Amino acid sequence: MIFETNGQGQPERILLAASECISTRGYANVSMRDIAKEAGVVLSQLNYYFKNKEGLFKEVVRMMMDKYLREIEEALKEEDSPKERVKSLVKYFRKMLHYNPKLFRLLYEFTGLAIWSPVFRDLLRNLFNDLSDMIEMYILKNSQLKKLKGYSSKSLSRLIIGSMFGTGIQALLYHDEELTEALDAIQILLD
Amino acid sequence: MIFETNGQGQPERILLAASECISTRGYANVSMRDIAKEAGVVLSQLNYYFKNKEGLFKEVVRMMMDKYLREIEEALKEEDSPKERVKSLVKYFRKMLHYNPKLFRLLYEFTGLAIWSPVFRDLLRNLFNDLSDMIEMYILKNSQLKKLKGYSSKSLSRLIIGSMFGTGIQALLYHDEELTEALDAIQILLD
DNA sequence: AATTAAATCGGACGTTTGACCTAATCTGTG
DNA sequence: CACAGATTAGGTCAAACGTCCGATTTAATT
Repeated sequence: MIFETNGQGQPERILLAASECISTRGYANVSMRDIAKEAGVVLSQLNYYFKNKEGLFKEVVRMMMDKYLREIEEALKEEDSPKERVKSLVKYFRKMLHYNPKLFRLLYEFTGLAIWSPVFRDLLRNLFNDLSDMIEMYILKNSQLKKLKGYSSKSLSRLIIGSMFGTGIQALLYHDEELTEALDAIQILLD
Repeated sequence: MIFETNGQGQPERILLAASECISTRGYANVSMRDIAKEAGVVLSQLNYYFKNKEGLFKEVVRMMMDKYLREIEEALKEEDSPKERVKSLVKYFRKMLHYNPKLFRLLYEFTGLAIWSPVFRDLLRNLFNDLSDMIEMYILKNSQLKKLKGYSSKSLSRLIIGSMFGTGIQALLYHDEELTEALDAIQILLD
């Protein structure tokens, strides 16, 4: 299960089913009917609760964002020094790719969607913004130098996010999470 | 235009139109009819030359791979030292994102496709393998140390590719190629 | 018991899709 | 000219899609 299930109301079951479907078969290959069947619910219930397809998936994106932001902040504030925090971040990401790759697949699918749909673009921008701010705050802020080796903390945070995203998709492509050990090298940035 | 047009045969026009459509409207939002119209060709011609949708897009992927590999190798062998070559690679990538973002969008779309389709997965794996080999060969091979700072050249090449891919998608999402200046920081890896 | 609102259901609607297919026309080469 | 390959025109087909609607059931309120 990608998300922990607190409530067992009908809307929650549908949201769970939707994220499950997308993350295992891909957004393009999933229909409203598939989701309804997965949720054990009749098709029209999806429109009843979420109006339309876009409305449904907007909610799924929000769930995904919450989970990412919560877990990553948790990983970051577990340590004290910038270097340890990067290590913790990388460790979280690698674990996630290993134990819950569906969560990353969800991110990739919706990011792809965001390229073409203004609605999802706004949502995904918020996610990346929040992640960037978090990395700046926890890793790069109280660093002795405002600029590390001549690069702004904004640039460095974007590079760290990009590294995780880019190695993540490679790991997915090869079904080989070992590949993400490449991420350990990102610590060099803080040497 | 994404690709330079040498021949003006019917198959080439179709391939061009296909890549144009996908890179401007997204794979999910493009039909065979759209491509035919864009190419100024009748629908049945698409099946005549490429059998089916998958066959057509396989060829588009091959075109894309060729272009990436050719251009990147060109950028790499323009310089001599590892550090200069990384700089050249980053410079190429940023230019591409600025002047030909469609090419990157193509890469993103097909990578997303590759997650779910074995056919495209094989193709994309080859692309990433070739890129990785190229970076190892031109940047990390003749480096004085077999392992740089304890990391294998395989890991480092995957990290470099991942950084480019991951910052590229962010730049796309924000319509802001300035964001890719973050990539300059990747040179720190070779300090 | 009567009334109202929410929830659930089954089915239909109109559209689009990829894949075929046939017949007619064009084009260049032998 | 004749012929074969290329191209166009148009249509058909079954399947899948998102959306919508009327009817029915369930729950809550009066």
